Amino acid sequence: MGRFVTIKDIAKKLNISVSTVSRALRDTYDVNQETREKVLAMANELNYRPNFNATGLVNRSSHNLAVILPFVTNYYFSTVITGIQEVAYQQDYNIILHITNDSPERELAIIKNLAASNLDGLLISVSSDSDATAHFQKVMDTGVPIVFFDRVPDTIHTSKVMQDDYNGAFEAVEHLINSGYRNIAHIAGPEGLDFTQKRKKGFLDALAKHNLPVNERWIVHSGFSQENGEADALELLKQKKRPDAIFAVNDRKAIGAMIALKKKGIRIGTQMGIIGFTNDPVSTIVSPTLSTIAEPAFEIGKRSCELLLKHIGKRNFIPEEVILPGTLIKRESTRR
Amino acid sequence: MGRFVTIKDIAKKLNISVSTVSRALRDTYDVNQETREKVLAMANELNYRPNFNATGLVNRSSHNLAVILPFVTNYYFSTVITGIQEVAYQQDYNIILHITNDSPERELAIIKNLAASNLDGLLISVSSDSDATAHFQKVMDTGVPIVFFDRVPDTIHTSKVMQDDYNGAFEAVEHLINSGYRNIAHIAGPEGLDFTQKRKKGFLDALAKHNLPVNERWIVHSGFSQENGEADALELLKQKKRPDAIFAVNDRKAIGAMIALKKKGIRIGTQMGIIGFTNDPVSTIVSPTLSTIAEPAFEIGKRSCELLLKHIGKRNFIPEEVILPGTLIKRESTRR
DNA sequence: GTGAAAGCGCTAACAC
DNA sequence: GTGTTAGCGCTTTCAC
Repeated sequence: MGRFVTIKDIAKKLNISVSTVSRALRDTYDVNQETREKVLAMANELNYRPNFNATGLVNRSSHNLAVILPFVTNYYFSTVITGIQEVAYQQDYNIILHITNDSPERELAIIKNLAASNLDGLLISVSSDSDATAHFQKVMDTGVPIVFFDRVPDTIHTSKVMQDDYNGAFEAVEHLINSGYRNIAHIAGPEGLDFTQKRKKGFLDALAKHNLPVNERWIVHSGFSQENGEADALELLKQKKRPDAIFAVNDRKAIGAMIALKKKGIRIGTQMGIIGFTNDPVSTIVSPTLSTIAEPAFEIGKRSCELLLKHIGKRNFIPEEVILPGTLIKRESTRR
Repeated sequence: MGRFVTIKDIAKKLNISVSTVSRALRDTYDVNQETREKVLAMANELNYRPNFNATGLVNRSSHNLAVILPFVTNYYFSTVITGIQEVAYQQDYNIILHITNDSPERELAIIKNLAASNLDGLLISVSSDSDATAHFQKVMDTGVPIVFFDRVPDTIHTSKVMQDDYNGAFEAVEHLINSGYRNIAHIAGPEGLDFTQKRKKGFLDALAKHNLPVNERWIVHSGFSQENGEADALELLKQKKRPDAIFAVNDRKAIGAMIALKKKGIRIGTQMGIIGFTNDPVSTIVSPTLSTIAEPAFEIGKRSCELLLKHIGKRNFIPEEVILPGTLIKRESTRR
């Protein structure tokens, strides 16, 4: 087992004390310029790497950030991670990745087993059905900061980063209206989730603004998958009075709905408009291409991580809630 | 800053020594059954969590695994990660995620800055253009094991996990031939990559087996993106003698090719067959649906991680090369 | 400006 | 079966 080079090795080689080496390496305190250069040169020559276990032990910090989220296998989350990683990388922080599979039990288990002592902070997007948030609060109480993104619990006082669900939804529905659709249905997400409510509210308010009626039966709640979207659309088609457009809570469900419509021989766009939310790359691949609200996923990752780093840096950093706007993207699925 | 509970705290409360606590906690050596239970109970009560920095310092181990790969924003890699995470989670290992953006420079920088002392092992899928592998060897020389997956360098002697690129490609092309296509082109990946070569070889051998001619101009190399696929297909269409089917190195490029064909008014399937590789979920969403070879991405993640854990467990574990078979999935794009 | 020494939380001889 | 002690690699008083 090749032992790693330590500051002791450097000290010995240079015939100076470890404390001087330590000081020189960290570029702090007053160390003789010449000594510092010698140390740096030797460190470089020996390919010295600080042992984070040791520094962590002393400083009570590890340069590790945990990221806890439901999935990585979709466009949104994988892009958020890429954004997080981008700033973490710049600042020399490690990302420790935990995947909950959207299971509250797994989420709880992960948090419980978390070696908080080994972490400088957490970035979390909560599971769909998780309404308990006490475990998060406990972690924060031990002094480890958390920043939530996308799926945020409103009971916890800390920084949060999300897209502007309300306005995005509003804009999507208004686009539908401006395109000439009048009977607009909503394929929604799981009812308990905060952003499901926000998008629904945006939907309702857009209808209200344009004096369009709300048909309660045209609002269908279910999960986030394509299959859910397909089933929801079928549900809508069963009704006597059919809508002429659908606002889906996300692109996956919108695409599921498109599949259902195609099966039923309904022409997307001309006969029934569809708009999604996310701007998943598949929305340009499906036919017709899918109109949607682009979420700033990468930016959300970056901002979350930046905020977390601020919390870590300042003990009493005042929590911020960042809401990033989405962008309406018009494609074929809303062309009559 | 809430200090964490340490074994010292437990010892003090129970009026015993830290070493007894340590032994009881680790369920090793002979500790009095009664003492052990008392310790466990107290640990539980105080919500004790081991400090990994401390254990890591002593044991020279951290229970951290680094995963280094080009992207997380695609189906294949995000699924591999999920597989890795699955076994890591079971065994109480952390995943430290590094994303290279497929840049050899970034890959090198990550490896160089790696605090190897903080890692028990690495899981790596190399960057496209990375032909230098000395940096990997250096890490291994320090005693930290590496397992490569998917994109593996053949110069390094260690465990590797990959799909059966050769046979998958062979099967894909044979399926094309069996479906009645005779003039088969190949949209390939970057030339330097090992699996690009393997898939190409499978392509060539399938043609040879069926006595079909190889047209060098029908083999186009470029990157992995959808745009690359589109451009490659356009390239093929320019030629006097056009192929009647395309085997694409992956689904992304296949879909790019489909887009190109559609633009040119060529009917996919009847006029030109297309088959991809991966079984990205989009392959069922595109129209027509895309035939492909399903890669066992999740399984690849699991097996890689299992192998790495074996390397970590046994100093002199003999490297294994695992090759997992793909599965032919017939869909509309190869129906004449 | 530099060195000696204590200590972060834990494990592993070594005593008894 | 349990306690004492040294030490993992590093930072940080406290001397000088």
